[in-house]
Amino acid sequence: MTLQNKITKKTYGISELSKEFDITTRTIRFYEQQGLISPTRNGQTRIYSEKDRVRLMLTLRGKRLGFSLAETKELFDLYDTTLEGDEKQLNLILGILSEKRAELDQQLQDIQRVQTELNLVQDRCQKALDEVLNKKKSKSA
Amino acid sequence: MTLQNKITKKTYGISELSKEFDITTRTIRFYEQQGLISPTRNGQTRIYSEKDRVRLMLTLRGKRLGFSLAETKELFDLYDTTLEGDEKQLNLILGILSEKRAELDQQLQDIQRVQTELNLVQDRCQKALDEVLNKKKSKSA
DNA sequence: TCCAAAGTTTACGTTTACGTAAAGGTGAAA
DNA sequence: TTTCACCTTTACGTAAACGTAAACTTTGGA
Repeated sequence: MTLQNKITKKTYGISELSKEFDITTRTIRFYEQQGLISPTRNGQTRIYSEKDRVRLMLTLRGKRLGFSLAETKELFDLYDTTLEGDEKQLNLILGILSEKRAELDQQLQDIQRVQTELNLVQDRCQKALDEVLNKKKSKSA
Repeated sequence: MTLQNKITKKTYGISELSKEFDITTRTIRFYEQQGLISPTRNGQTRIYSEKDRVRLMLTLRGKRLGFSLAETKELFDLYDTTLEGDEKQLNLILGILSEKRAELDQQLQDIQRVQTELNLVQDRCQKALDEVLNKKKSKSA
């Protein structure tokens, strides 16, 4: 790494990113092919900007939330066109945003419910375990 | 529906469930094939119990949270063996439960971040829209 | 100068979660 | 009795998200 790079590092290599996010280079190239990131080139080698890195991060976050790559790309595209959009475009975007918001609210509910269920299972499991241990104890006593 | 059914309804037909959850019968049969539900039969026709219905609900909830069918089945199986498990089994279950808990916590963080991002996009979008409308206004004035 | 590491493209393979059609059984109503 | 709606099994098809292998170029070191 050059000194210049240490100071004003703005670009990344493909394996660098793959290590940072623990994904394969294949995955990164696939995301590019799907239009999620747009690295420039140095010769034939891909150069990733900070924007690419952020988008990669957002894509992975979206995945954890069950967003498809197409959905994530849609959001990226909408974001990109926000500044140049006309009235119809902008209203469309606002609509989609409220849809996403509703999805997220649903997910929050889901998570809360699953968490309480996990609590029940854990209690049940802990009690069963306690019983087993008690039996052991009384045997050894 | 018979009177008896109205009072102590404990079973469901496949299309009844498919309508309630807005999924196809194919999906329900597929979940059975994957071991997620175990309806009894009346002749060759499937009869679903309340337990089946609940599991179907939980399966769909899991899907919304990005759980694979295999993962959901694993949780079901763990739950079923909780009452008869030995010490190792129970500790295994407790471990997996804490893993799931960690995943859910991660998801909560993800959701919060995406929500704040949606807020930013929405603001940006709203401002752009206001500008468009202001231009219209000044033109018509 | 020559090799190994890392990059590239192309393309076929794989898993998950169903869709979709084909071909047939079943019971109630007309 | 025939028709219709609903049920069944079997089985091939499909979209998404990569995995994996082949074959090739480029480049920084020994």
